[in-house]
Amino acid sequence: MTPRYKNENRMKLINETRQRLLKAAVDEFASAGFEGASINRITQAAGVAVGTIYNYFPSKNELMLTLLGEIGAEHCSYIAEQIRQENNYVLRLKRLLAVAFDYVRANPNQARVLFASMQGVNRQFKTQLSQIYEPMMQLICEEILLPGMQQGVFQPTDPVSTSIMIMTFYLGVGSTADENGVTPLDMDAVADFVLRALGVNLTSIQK
Amino acid sequence: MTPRYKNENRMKLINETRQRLLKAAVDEFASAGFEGASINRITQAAGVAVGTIYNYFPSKNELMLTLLGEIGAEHCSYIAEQIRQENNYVLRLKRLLAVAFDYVRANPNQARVLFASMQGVNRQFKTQLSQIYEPMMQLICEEILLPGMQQGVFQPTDPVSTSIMIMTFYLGVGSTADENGVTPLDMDAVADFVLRALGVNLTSIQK
Amino acid sequence: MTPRYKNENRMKLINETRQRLLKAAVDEFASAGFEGASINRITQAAGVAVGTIYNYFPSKNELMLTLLGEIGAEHCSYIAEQIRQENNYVLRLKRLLAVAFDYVRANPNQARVLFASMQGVNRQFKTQLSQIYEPMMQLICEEILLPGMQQGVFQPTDPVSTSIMIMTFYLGVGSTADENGVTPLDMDAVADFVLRALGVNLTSIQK
Amino acid sequence: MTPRYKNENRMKLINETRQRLLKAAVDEFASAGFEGASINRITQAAGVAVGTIYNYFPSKNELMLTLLGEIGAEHCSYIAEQIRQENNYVLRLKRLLAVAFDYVRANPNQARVLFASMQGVNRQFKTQLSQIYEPMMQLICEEILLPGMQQGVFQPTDPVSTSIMIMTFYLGVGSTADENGVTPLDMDAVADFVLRALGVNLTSIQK
DNA sequence: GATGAATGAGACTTCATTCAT
DNA sequence: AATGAATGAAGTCTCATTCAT
Repeated sequence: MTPRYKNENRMKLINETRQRLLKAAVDEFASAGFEGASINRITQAAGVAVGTIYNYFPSKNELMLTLLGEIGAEHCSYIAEQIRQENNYVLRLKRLLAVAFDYVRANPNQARVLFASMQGVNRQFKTQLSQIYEPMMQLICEEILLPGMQQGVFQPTDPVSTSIMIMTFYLGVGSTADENGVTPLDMDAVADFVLRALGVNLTSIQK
Repeated sequence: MTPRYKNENRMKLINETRQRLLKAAVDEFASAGFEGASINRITQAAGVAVGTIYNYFPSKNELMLTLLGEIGAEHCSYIAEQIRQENNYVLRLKRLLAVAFDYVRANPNQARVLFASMQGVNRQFKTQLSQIYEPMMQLICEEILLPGMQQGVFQPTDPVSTSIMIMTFYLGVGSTADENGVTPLDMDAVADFVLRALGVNLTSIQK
Repeated sequence: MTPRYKNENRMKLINETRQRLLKAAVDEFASAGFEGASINRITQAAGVAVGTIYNYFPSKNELMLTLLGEIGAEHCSYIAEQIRQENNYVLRLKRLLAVAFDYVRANPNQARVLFASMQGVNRQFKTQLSQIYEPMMQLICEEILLPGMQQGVFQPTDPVSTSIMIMTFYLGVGSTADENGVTPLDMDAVADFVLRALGVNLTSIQK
Repeated sequence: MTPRYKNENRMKLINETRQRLLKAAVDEFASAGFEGASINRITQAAGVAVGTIYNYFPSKNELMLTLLGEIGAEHCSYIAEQIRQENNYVLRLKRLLAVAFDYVRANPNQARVLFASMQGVNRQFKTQLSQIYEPMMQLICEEILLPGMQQGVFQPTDPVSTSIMIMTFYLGVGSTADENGVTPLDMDAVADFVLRALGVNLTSIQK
């Protein structure tokens, strides 16, 4: 009686609608902030009726949380993947920063939503993001700083608070980007700044 | 014709009302964000009627801009004053960070409004803040970095982008504070991080 | 061509779904009222898809009318059956009240829907219920009051308006029940009240 | 600075608006029920903008509670006043019923809202009304039934549950009224019914 | 017959702002 | 300058109902 499995085509359409909604939500949140965002505008941009969005997300708040979760996780896993392709810890750190710049340029709206939420006023969103970026913190700590210190390429410091500072810096730099993803900072200058902070002797490595 | 003392008293009352409104606005913006803030709640918290606020600020937007201007300028001049009491450039930088932490602890709501606006989504507020923090950028650049480099205590780098990075870091660290102004970062660790990034030989200075 | 047993099975399932829907509707109407009731919640409680209910009832309004018709008729025929088992007219009346109490206790939600509709604001529902309770009015009038008056156990009064008053009282007492079907009134006190109103000499009958 | 007392004219206008809103709300609740009522329609009927009603009542729910409180109290005090003009307890009871009929005829919408709330589905409204009608219950109990029993004009019964039954009957009869306040019941028949229920020997009093 | 995504009207409520007092 | 009632647009969300599958 009940269709045992959904028609594939139907499933695809539904998923497309969901993606259109998320995309429209990112754009709206990026340009108006969470409180200033309008569900009406989001659905209009996604080309569906107002009510439709509530078939996918139970509330504006949940929409935001879902969105933060999905783009945050995507962001993290992309970074992890990129970094692990590099074995040298100094280069891993440089790549971390490079990827940050790339990401912001490639997805300026996503980045704006992430960064603004991270440094915004809503405690729930901040908590959600801390949890999502937890693996990235661990990555920095355990797959860059700790082994790098053991190898002696980084000066010994408290790895946890150093990770927080790197993350903080990463997000801060990301936040300086304008709506096209362009920042006033030169990537190499940023990398040198951080590497020096970690005690890397820059003259001894080829850039 | 009007007695002077009466005018003075009147002016004082008016100024007090204005301050109460600004204070209430800071609290509201800190807890709800700009878009989420309510003029009704602000006036209620300030103990005046809704209409009264429009005698002082022509709109919610102007209220925010004025507020950012005033607390931003106060913040900057306080920092400048503190820093100039120190002659050693390394200690100037340490004091800059110390003052940042102090400020956030002492004025958590002001700090939240400033940082959230700086990294938020509203272009107008960002522009306003960049202008306001311009003197602080110059301070870092011309009264810390440049003379420090000339003295040889800082490694030579592009002073402008280094100033931006320090500011960015400063704001980022400030943003990690919770509603009581407490951050997960230890101030000394932060100072060491930045000083190393500037090429200061930490072992050669007494902390 | 279609095997009969398959049809039978199908019919049974369909009827079960219908019953589940009606049951869920009673519960929803009882707890939220007609206007506050939600088709979504009803179908969810019944374990079917939203659309399914429209295969059984053309609209929310028709669902209510059908429901009132079915439970009202059931209520009436149950009362009639119980009463006719008694030959003494005084005892018939006592049993009428006893059955009312029993019914409310056994089916608090059905009772709530019936009573709230009867005394509610929707004219269509009131009309529907008057028609449904017409046989009960006739029962009271022709099978209790009139013969009782002829026998001299009830004082002569206008039987029609007395029937209405008894019904009114019956419904009023039912409406005092809480969600568990418990009323603040003692059944014997109620019975005595009504019997005295009908002129029965209570001291002359064994209770 | 603050106007010490409101301009009288202004106060009158504000009160008029409040009364118009309450009147419109009674009419809307009477014709659509609480859940079906529309704030938009109420404000339109009252001739004010939608938002205005929220300057007077914080929510639809509170509007209803206020309304029930005000018209319920008015109803009770009117009844009390009428009844106390009569010294004979039998006549007091007759007047109670007469006043009920009068009230329903004179204020059919108010009565409908009261009765529908009393017997409706919303627990909060029922509780509110029980509290409001508490003085009326006491009136019946202590100023009619108890002294009447002491005088021997009423048969001795439990005065509390008898009061509840009289109230129940009162409300039930009121609920039979149509939108013009006309009921199918004759007032004298109703009075006789209740008086007999209280053991009054009707043949001995001049009606 | 069963499904549930889509619809868009309409629900309540909040909002910044105005203006007569 | 201070008041706060009035405004009506716009907010989020729920709703009964439809219909392609």
